[in-house]
Amino acid sequence: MHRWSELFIPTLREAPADAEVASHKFLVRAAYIRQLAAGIYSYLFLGQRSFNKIIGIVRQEMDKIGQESYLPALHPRELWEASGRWSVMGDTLFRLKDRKGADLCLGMTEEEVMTEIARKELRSYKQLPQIWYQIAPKFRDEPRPKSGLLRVRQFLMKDSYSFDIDPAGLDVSYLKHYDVYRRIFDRCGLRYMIVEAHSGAMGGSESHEFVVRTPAGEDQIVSCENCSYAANMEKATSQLAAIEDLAGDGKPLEVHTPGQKTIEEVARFLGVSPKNKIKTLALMTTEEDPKIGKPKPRAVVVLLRGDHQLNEAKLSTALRGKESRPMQEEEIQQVFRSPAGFLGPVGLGNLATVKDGAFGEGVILLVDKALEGRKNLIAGANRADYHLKNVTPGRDFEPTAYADLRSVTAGEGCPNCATPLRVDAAVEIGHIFKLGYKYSESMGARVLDRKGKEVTPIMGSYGIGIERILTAAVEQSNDDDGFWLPPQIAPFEILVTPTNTNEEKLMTTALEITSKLETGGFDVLLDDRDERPGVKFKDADLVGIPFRVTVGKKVTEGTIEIVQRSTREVHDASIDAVTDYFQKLFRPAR
RNA sequence: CGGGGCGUAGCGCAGCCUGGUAGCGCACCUGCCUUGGGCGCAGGGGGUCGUAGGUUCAAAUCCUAUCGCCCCGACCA
Repeated sequence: MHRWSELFIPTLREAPADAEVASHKFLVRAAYIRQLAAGIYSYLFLGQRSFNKIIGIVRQEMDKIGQESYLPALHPRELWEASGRWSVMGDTLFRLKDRKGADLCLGMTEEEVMTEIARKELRSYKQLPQIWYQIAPKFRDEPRPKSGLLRVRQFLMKDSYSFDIDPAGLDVSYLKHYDVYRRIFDRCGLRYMIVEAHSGAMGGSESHEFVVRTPAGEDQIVSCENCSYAANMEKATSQLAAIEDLAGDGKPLEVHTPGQKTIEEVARFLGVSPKNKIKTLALMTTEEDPKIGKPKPRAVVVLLRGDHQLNEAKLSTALRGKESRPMQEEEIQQVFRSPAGFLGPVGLGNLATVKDGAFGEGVILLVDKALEGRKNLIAGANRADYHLKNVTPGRDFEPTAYADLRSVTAGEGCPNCATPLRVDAAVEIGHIFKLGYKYSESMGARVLDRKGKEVTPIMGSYGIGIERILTAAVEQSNDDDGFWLPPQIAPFEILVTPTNTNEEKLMTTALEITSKLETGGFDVLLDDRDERPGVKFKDADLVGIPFRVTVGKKVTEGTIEIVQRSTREVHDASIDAVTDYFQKLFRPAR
C-alpha cells in the first residue's frame, strides 16, 4: 500500500520563478521533477511512475511490430564519421575524450549503431525485414534548452529502425509504425494530430509528425478544418489569392528611394503593396570544390514576394540539403556592389544554371514560385537609394530555379480545398520517416537478394519522446490549481483522502477502501498525512491523479465522495460500492 | 552566437542606488490548539550573499573577471 506519509512527494506551494509554461510549473510543483542543470532534470517518484506507465504502453505496442534492444549511449567517433554526422551535427552533438585521448560522443539518435549491427550481421534478404527498437536516453546539446521538459539536453526516446529489402518493404514497415503510433497515443489519452513533415534533405521520401496542439509548443503546424490537410510549417503549402500586377510595359526603370531600405518603407514610399515588391535575400552556403577538395563559399540569392517569409527548411531542400547563412556586409558588397537594403536580381552577372540536376558555376538565384508569372515588380537596383520598377522575372533576369521557399501563413487557402488554413503551435511527440539509403549506403550495409545480387537495404527511423507525452498531457489538461492526467499514464489512478487521520473511523474506512481498490487492480495512493483537509485537497488538485475518494464526515452514514479532477464533479457513493464504481468507469479504458 | 535579465536560507523575495549587526513570507523542528480547501498561538534551527580577484579601516552593497540559470533574437538586408 502506498502511503503518502511515508513517500517522498515534496510538493511546492510556489513554482520556480523561471518556469514559464504550465507543464514546467506544475511538474515541478507536483514533485514529478527537479532541475539539475539547464535542460537536465531528475525524475522523482511521481514523475518516474508516470514515465514507467508511458514506457509500458510504448513497449507493449512496439513489441507487436518490433524487437526491443538496448544500445550504448557512448559512441566512438569513427561510427559518426562513417555516416558523416560527426561534422554535420556541429555543437549539438555532445563530444568527449576518453583517457587515451580517443574521441567519443553521446548518441542523439542511434542510426549509426543500429546500422553498424545490421552491416555486420545481416547477410541475406531472408533475414529481412527487421524492426529494432529501444527506449533509452538521448543527448543533445541544445543551443537553448527551455520550457521545462519540452526542450532538454537529455531525454528518453523510443527510437526504432527498420531494414527492408526494397521500397515496397519500407512502405510496410512505415505503415506498421504509423498504426502502432496511433494506438500508443490513443492509449496515452492524448488529443493529437498527424501532420505531413519535412523529411530532411537526404532522400527521405515520406514523413509524418505526431503533434499535440498547445501554445507551449515550438512546432508550427498548418491545418485545414474542412478537409484532412495538415502539415508542419517546414512542409506546408497553400493556394494564394491572385495578385493584381502593377501596370506598365516598359523595361526596368530606376526610381529614387532615398533611405528607404525595408520592404515596408519602400512600399509606403512608392505607394504600392509589399505584394508587388520583390524581397531579395543574400545568403552564403558552402560546397566542396572538386578541384581543391575543400569546401568553398557559394553565393545564393533568394527572391520572395515582399510580404512572404523565407522557410529555411524549404531552402535547404532546394539547395540539395546544404545549410546556408545570411551574407556578411562585405560579402554583399562583393556580390552586389551595393549596400544592403537596395539589393535586387536585375543585372546580377554570373548566374548559375541547372544541368543534369546539379547547379552549374556562379551565383545560385532561387526564386519562390509565388513570383513565377508575375510582372512589373519593384526590386532593389543594386545601387544606394535606388529601386527598379517594372521588374519581370524571366525577362529581366533568369532564375537558376523556381522553388517553394516561403512559409505559409494563417488564412491562406488549403492546397486541397482552398479553405482558409489555420496555423497553431504544437509539441512534436512522435516522428516517423523513411530514411532511404543514407546510412546503409554510407556505412556499407549489404545483403544478397533472391538472385544472389548484393543490394543495400532501405531504412526507416521512428521516434517517440517519452517526456513529451507527459508534458503534452499536462499542457492539455490543467487549471489554476494543477493538472490531471489520463488514468493510463497517471502515477496513480485514485487518491484516497481521509480528511482527518486522527479519527479512527475515517482511517479504518480509508484503509479498507484503499486495499479493496488495490485488490480490484487499481493504482491507489492513500493520503494518510496528518494534515488539515485544505492542505490535502490542494495537493490532490495539484498532482495529476485523475480521481479522488474523500473519506470524511459522511462515513457515519456509510458514504464517501468520489471526485473527478477534470470536471471537479463530486458524487456520493456507498463505501461498499466504490470498487464497483471504478470498475465500471475504467472498463472502457482497460 | 548576439541582446537583455537574474544569482541573498529548501521555495518566493527585500536589502545593493547612498559600503558599517543579513532580513521577510512560506516550508522545516518543538509544544499547544485546530480538522471539508494551503488554520491559529508561542518558541526554535538553518545563509561561504554563485565564485575569484580588486578598491576600502570596513563589501551582499562599488570595480573587474568568471561560472551558472532564465528570456528574446539568431530570416525579412
